Amino acid sequence: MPTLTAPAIHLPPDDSGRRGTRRVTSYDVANVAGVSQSAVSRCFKPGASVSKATYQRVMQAARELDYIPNAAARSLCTRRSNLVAVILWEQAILSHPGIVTELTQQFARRGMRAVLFTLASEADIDGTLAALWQHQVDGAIVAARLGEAHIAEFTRRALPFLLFNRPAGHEVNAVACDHYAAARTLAARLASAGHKRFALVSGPADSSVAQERLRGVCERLAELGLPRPLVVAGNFDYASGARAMREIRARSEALPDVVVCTNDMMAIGCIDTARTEFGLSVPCDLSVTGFDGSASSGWLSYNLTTMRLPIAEMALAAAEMFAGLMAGGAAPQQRLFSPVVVDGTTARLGPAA
Amino acid sequence: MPTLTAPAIHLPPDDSGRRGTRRVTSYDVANVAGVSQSAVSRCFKPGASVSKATYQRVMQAARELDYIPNAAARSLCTRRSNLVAVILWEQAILSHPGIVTELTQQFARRGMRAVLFTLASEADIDGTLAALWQHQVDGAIVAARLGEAHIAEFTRRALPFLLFNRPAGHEVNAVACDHYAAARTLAARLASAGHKRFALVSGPADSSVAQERLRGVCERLAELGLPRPLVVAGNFDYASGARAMREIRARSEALPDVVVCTNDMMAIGCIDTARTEFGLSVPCDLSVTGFDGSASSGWLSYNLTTMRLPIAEMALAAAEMFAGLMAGGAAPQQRLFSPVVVDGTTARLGPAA
DNA sequence: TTGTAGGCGTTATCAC
DNA sequence: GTGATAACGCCTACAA
Repeated sequence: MPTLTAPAIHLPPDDSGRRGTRRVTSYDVANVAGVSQSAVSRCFKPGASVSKATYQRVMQAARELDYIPNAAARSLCTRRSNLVAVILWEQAILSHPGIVTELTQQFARRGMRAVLFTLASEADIDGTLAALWQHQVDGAIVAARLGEAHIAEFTRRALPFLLFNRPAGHEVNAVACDHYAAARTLAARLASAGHKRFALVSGPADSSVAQERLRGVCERLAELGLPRPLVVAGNFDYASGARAMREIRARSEALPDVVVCTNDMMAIGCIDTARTEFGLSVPCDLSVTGFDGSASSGWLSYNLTTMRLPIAEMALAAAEMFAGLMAGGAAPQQRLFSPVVVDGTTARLGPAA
Repeated sequence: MPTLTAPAIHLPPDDSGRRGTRRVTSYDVANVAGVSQSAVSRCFKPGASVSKATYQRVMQAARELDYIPNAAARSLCTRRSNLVAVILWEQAILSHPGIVTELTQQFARRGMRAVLFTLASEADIDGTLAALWQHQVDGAIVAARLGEAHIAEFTRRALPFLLFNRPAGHEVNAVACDHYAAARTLAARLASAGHKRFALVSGPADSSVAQERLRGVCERLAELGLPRPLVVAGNFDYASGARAMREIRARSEALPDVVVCTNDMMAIGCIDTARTEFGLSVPCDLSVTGFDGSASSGWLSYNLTTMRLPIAEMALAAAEMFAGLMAGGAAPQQRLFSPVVVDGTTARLGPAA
């Protein structure tokens, strides 16, 4: 049995001359503990077979030397890094900061870390993915538009991924929200409350979420035989909501009954402008609705009538689904959530028609 | 000169039998290109010396095989992962989502990626740091309270780090904001506009930022000989601002002249409650001020008088400073920014006194 | 400029 | 249960 004073045959006695001080490796621990390097390795692997005595000697030595396993080296052998790429559109972070906090915390709970990629626009994906492949992430959560080619590349690399809050075909994992159905519901309930002339504020052209919301409202209105809505352009931020309100007022001789915005931020911009610049009362003179259920939509000044996305639940579902993907690939599944009607005070809602 | 049909001596001809398909390595590329592995390696290193012919052959082969260098392996040799840990308090993300987007994009521009750690409370740091040491991050940006022991551990591990928007001693790198001075300025300008009786809404007990802001206001008021302000507790969110307003009204027979909140979110909660529940006019019946310059503070409904943090500039500075730390350790430096007075309409400001 | 050989720190395999 | 030994995929002298 090796003694505690056995020479450190594997290692130079001190600094190896590289930049910085030499790191403490499992060999160092092995030498101090008087065991083999593989014994040390096993002690740091959850379900390994080590005798109690060995385990304690190793852990004692590890503590003395302040040894911490090197994740890069481990990743090289195991092909697992415990890193998950999270790809988010910048706008998504700004309107739902909770996505970031919920996802990272859910992952942390499972021993995983999030590497964050933010896109200035949904189109920037290509460069981001290139960076992704190098870092050995175990998978990705993508809240951005992913083309067929991108999806194919993920599967070709056998890299698990799931789409978050984005429409998906049946072949991919996804945690999503049925924006289209929600938009139809909203349109119907607004109509049944007596709103007839609709104005719509669209979102950024490359946002599929905005498009679905828009399409849902338009189609439902058409089915109900209501006049074609006035559609003005927005890009999801406050200022564009304010601009949209001005444009709506300028372009229509009579105000519409309701302005349906494809997100909350724009709805708030609309309301502020209607109230402040035009002296209108919401909802007496004009109804306004949003989409998202962001924190500010609930503030007393607005109490917005909107469709709330269950972000926390979705983040939890995403983390769970991802853990499942890691454990063993089941068939692609989709978990679909429904936005929740928030019956605020900026628009009257009738029963679903 | 080796021919293109040279046998792949380093590699088994096909799948090695491990789980998943074998990855494409630089040896594969070398074989196809008919060069040595090190030649391939050099081609992927920015400033290496490779002949044009070799470079093109290698790149052609890499493209055919769809080869991408393995960051984990590279990290093992170079001791650089191009990963930066970003440690943020959850509250910071919710009130300044821009921190996340700006930091990640600035890093991306420099070829680095952010590994995000979010803390539910500033005290959770210990567990987070333990996770940090394993992943071979090149350094960390910390927007959370860091004790002396933590700082010592960073330096002991020779891991570059910088504090973001947190007070720091002279021995550590930091990008910070002078909340104390800003708070003094705000107090002085409110006083010189005639406000005499102050109420203050504090922040979470473990937030150093909130404490500095509170201290700055209190001390300046004392210096100006004004009566001691009424301090009520808040925790930085909207609801606590609303509660604070109710408490202020309940605890004072006459309303104060101004309610100084230690952040914008609470100021907005105050204003909404004052207007909606108590029918007060801000600023006619009551002035309210915030701190942060968050997006919503500029909305028409509020147009908050506040002190804006130059988050984007600070993020840029942080990324730059971090790049500097990577390049070569200069002496610890601090870059101090000053919050900018936003002369909104929720409180009158006089000249600095 | 190019190739050879050794190392980075760990896990996995297989005898013992 | 334990210890040699071979990967893992790349970088970096060093020699040619």
